[in-house]
Amino acid sequence: MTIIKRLPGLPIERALGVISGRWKAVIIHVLLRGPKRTCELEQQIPSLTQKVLIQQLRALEEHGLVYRKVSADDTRCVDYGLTPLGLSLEPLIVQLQKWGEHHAEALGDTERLLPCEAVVRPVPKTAKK
Amino acid sequence: MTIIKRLPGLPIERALGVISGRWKAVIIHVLLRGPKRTCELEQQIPSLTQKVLIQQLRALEEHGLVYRKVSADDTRCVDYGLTPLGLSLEPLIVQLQKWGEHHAEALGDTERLLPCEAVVRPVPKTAKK
DNA sequence: CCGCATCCAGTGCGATACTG
DNA sequence: CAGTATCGCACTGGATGCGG
Repeated sequence: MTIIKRLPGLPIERALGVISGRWKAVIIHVLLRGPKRTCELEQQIPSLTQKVLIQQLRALEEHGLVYRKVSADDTRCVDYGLTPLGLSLEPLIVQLQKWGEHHAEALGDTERLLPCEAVVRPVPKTAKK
Repeated sequence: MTIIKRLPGLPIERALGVISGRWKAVIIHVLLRGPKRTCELEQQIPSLTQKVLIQQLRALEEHGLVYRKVSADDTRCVDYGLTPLGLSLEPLIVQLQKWGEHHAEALGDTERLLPCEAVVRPVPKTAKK
């Protein structure tokens, strides 16, 4: 495993490398609203396995966007939140979102657009062609 | 094949889906400096196979970011360029780049940073751990 | 509740060779 | 020059089950 961070030298690719991953953007988006504990994240993004969630969080952590903190009182609880570096992503996230909408409009593909709050994704899964 | 564009409903993911791909960002970055023909692209991004190049271009075309035009005089030449939609990506690209640099600095990882003109990538390949 | 270990399918992309 | 066809590998991420 160990999502080693051999990030590309080109800044653009580096940035993309950090935030691309099936769920990273979504997770960041959720965390922008404040720290969450694992189970909360799981609930807010139903169609996401625990394993993958942790996996993505680890990657984000490794890249310095997310911190992980074990709850002081209950050792079994863990909080995840954005580091300053993670927070600095906000404008980018916003712009990505805007452009995504723009793109959908330009292609007359707006019906499929989901409100960005609808983190709930009904599992597209084997939805191809 | 046929890179069907089952793009996600969430705008952020949609945007990411469109520009993520091993070489897409780089290609767009190059095309921002004006239309190019296939062989030019090949030269400017040495560590990129022709097959993959075409592949990525097709995807971009399918998503409306790139147009493809057969040269009027010489049928064997083809031009690729950004559509208005593709051009509308510029600010995003710029911001991605900036953030990438910011990220590298924050992690004290600047030595590996390449100038964004250095589209030439010496093939990191199996460069892990 | 949190996280890890396995297993496994899909696929992105690189190498190479061939066609018009 | 532009594009296609094949093959192969490595990686991502989904399902499931175990352990602290």
